[in-house]
Amino acid sequence: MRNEKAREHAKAGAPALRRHSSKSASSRSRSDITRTLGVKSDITVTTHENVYRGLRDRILFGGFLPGSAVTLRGLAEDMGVSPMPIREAVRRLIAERALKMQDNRRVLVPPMTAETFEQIVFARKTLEPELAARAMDRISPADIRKIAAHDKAVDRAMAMGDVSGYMENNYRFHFAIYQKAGAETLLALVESIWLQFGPFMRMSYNRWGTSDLEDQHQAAIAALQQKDRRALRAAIGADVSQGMSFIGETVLRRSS
Amino acid sequence: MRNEKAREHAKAGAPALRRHSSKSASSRSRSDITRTLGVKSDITVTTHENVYRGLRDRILFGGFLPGSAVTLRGLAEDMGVSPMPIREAVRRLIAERALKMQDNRRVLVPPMTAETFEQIVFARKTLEPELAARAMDRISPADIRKIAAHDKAVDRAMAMGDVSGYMENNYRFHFAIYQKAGAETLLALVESIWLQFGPFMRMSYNRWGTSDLEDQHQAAIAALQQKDRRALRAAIGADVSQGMSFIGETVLRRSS
DNA sequence: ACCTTTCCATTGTGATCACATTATCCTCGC
DNA sequence: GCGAGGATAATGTGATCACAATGGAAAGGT
Repeated sequence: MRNEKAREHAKAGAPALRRHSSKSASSRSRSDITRTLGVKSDITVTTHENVYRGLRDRILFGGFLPGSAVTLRGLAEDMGVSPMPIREAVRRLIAERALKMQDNRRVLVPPMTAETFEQIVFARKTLEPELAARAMDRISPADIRKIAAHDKAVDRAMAMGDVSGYMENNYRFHFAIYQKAGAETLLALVESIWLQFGPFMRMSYNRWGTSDLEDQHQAAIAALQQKDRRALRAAIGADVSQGMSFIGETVLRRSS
Repeated sequence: MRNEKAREHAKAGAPALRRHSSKSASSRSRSDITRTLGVKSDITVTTHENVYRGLRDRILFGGFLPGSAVTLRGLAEDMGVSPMPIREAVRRLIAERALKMQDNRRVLVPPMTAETFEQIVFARKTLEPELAARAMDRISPADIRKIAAHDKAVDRAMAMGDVSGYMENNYRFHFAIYQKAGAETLLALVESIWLQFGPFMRMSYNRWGTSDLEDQHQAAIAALQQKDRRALRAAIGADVSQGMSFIGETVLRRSS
């Protein structure tokens, strides 16, 4: 099968050439990444790619708060690389609307507005049930077990009040399903959407906690087992609604 | 009003510093661009931005054919700038899925597959009628006149067999409507989608001509005038269906 | 005290160089 | 002739430097 990208490529940074910051480089471990598609991940790819994934995970799993500034040299220092791969990764994330460059040319994690929020909800409710429905026939029992495992991890994290863990596993739960649809084009739209509400999700959970969270994951898993497409659509739709209304509480109070 | 980005900034290229290719620089005139949002456009922005717009227009209006290779240094030579702003523009377009980097690290205009095509149709039929519906209440009689003018230009181009002119004005017709929705987040999704089928559209028209094209623009304009939201949704949906089924003819024959 | 002005640190941008990898073409052996 | 192998050109990537614009702080004047 092998959907795409199974590159080898050694490269990655010409260690003898680095004469700038030192800083011991790799604080970013590049395990636990996995990426959107189920690629097994073997050898290092480009520095830019690693930087991109690192930033992406931070945004998606709560490493950044909305409104926080992002500087090229700052990130370069943090990650122990030259500003160049940072520039490309940031440019990419700006294109995906995960970051925003304001007129000042300052880059920041975009704040949320009620209008943007409403559009995100619409897009999610439109696209995610569709992706799930398309995925259903391609999901094997083994896949369902993996999906259920993600859900378990979500519950664990929720019980422990581990916000990042919750966000990460919730993401994995959803995308383990969607990814199976084999619909890269639609998947890319949804990924962009998630990148846009990620930081805000964290903010919301910071304020309200994860304890009184409900989700429809169990209903979705049941629907997958019974191959009930209508029920699956409904479960995903309801899950999106619940999750977003929870987050929406925060949006509607203050507009940053 | 001023939706966003009304930068001034002089800059743009430090003319005394250029000691590489000469080539007399600006073959790209940067009039006739207008950009997505209705910004009036006054002063020069960054070189990267100009390069981006240039490439974007080429993709959207038929300047590239699917599968054609794109090299950084090649484009830099063409546009008379250093490879640097090209890199950023290309990276951005890759993120928007307008270009694709294959495992070779070669950049090309992505080929179309039947699967991708189907997803594009779904996304368009889902999002574009919604955008039009949201825009309706914000569209003034003056706006309708402008929209109708774009439609006229479409007809003219069609009659003359001017494929690029057709594509450009068709784009303007649609986005003049959508842009009025004030839904940037959804608009960005649709823009990304258009970038993905642009090159293929050109290919299709090259093969079949523009003469036997029908559209639902008149129906959409009528619906706007009567403020009939249901009819507007239907007209946009039908227009998408017609246009895409025409393009689909080409997709289904050969898979490149 | 408060507002203005000047100065300096910081930021993103563009250019250029060095390098590893990949593609392309040419040549040589059979 | 024709295919394998090696030299050569071309490509994306990362690093580094120079520069203009911006932001913020310190100093000055009223």
